[in-house]
Amino acid sequence: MRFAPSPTGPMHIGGVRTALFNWLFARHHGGAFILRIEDTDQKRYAADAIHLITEGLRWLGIDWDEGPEVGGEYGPYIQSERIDLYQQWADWLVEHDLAYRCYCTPERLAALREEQRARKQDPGYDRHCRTLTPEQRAEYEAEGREHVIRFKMPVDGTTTVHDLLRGDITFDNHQLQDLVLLKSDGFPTYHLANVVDDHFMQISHIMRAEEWIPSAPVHRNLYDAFGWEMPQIAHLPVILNPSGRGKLSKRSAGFTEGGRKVPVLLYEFQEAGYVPEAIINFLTNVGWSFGDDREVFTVAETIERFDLGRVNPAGSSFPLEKLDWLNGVYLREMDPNRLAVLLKPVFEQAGYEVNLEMLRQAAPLLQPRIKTLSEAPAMGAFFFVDEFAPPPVEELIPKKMDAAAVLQALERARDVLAGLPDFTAATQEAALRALAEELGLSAGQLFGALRAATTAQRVSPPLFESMEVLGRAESLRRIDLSIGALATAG
RNA sequence: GCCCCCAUCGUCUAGAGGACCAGGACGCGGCCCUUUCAAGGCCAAAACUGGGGUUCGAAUCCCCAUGGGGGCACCA
Repeated sequence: MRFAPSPTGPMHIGGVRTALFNWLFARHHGGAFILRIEDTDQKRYAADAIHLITEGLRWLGIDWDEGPEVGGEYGPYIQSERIDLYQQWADWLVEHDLAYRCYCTPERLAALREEQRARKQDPGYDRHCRTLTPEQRAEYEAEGREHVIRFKMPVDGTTTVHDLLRGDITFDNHQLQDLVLLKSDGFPTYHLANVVDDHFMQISHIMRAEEWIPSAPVHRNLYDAFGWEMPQIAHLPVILNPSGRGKLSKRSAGFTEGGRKVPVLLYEFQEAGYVPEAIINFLTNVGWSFGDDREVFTVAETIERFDLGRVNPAGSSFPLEKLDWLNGVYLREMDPNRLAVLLKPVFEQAGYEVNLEMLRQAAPLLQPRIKTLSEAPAMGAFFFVDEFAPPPVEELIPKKMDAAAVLQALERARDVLAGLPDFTAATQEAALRALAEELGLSAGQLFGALRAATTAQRVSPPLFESMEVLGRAESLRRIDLSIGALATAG
């Protein structure tokens, strides 16, 4: 079995989902997963796009059996390297009177569309060149006019396409177009290239986005014209905007009502601090369901269970809050050492100099407190500031306390901590609880003041564990700095 | 405008005629735990778009309406 996703351009998350479903289907059935680059639009060609695609898929753990960088016996897998093949088969269709050369200029076509719109007619090519006489054709040729090759769609009857998710879909042929197969620059359109390639690459199944449904009957007729068997096909539902309407597109990148940026491109998910496992799990939960009331499952489990029967044909919007939750689940389950490695560049990018050893120790503290990697600096920056500055004095003073009381409490705490036999969280806690009682303070008051004094943050991981990671010397140094700030202000 | 697809809690979904006064998850609200924030535990609110059929029986099948989505390029 062979499968062909056809990504092109930068990796859109919808494209990722299509690739993922194809890959899962192939892996489940033990078939081959083929990556083919459909770069037949020279205007939109981006030099680094192929690399972005392969790197993106690799990052997610989606591997391919045939395609760029890995080869395969039906290559090349980049369409711009297969131009001769498309031209050859386009000519074959013309020779067999199944397609024709069209000499209409873009200007005429634009004018035609304009006129149709003005008259509220259905837009579409009027098949002007389909019925050219040999003389007219010869005349145009003599003029050296550029031409395209258009498919001769049957003008009456119906065409039925069998969709694996939706069953038979029937179209009236008279409202289908004579689509362009070969452009005037000699490049094929998607319609020609995908049919030719799927045939010669022996593709058995296609899963593509729903927006292809309207051209499916033309593809069906193209296969018939060539006399080739059409692969089984399933059209995947589109992904809609999280809050707004319409399908998710690059243009939907903006802000949700929560004021958050909506990630659309794969690298935006990476930058937002989502990990591959979470993205994969998330994507499989949109449009497909595991069953058994389970939301969290491994890729291996998904492969084992993946089937078209559980694909929901309805479009769905992007439940980003669920991705946040899922990402948090994966972060919490992750080996803390791996988390530390993932977090290192995040802290560095935020401008901190990271001591990996300390980060390893801090990772378990950060773990249950972040949903995305990018949230880590807000919670754990205090571990890595090289010039610690105490917070504004008002933040050092907990509720129902005044500066003098806080000053005294910090000084006492400092002495207690300095005299401890060891600096473990448990030892600290026992001693400081006793101190709080002695001073007539609640645990919240004393610990709150110490938290502010040592982290300069309003919220942080638990105080004692944090100080333990920080180390006694650094903790005492910070408390002293805060005492100094308090004394100066007072 | 025309064609096509789709339709269960706010959202993602389970449900393939009786097991459904509709199950799970996220989010939201409440409670517990608690040194802040999380995490965790418990509880709650929350849906079959409407109308016709078919059937002894419909969330499940059919039709219509409505709503949403997609398409109508020398882009994929």
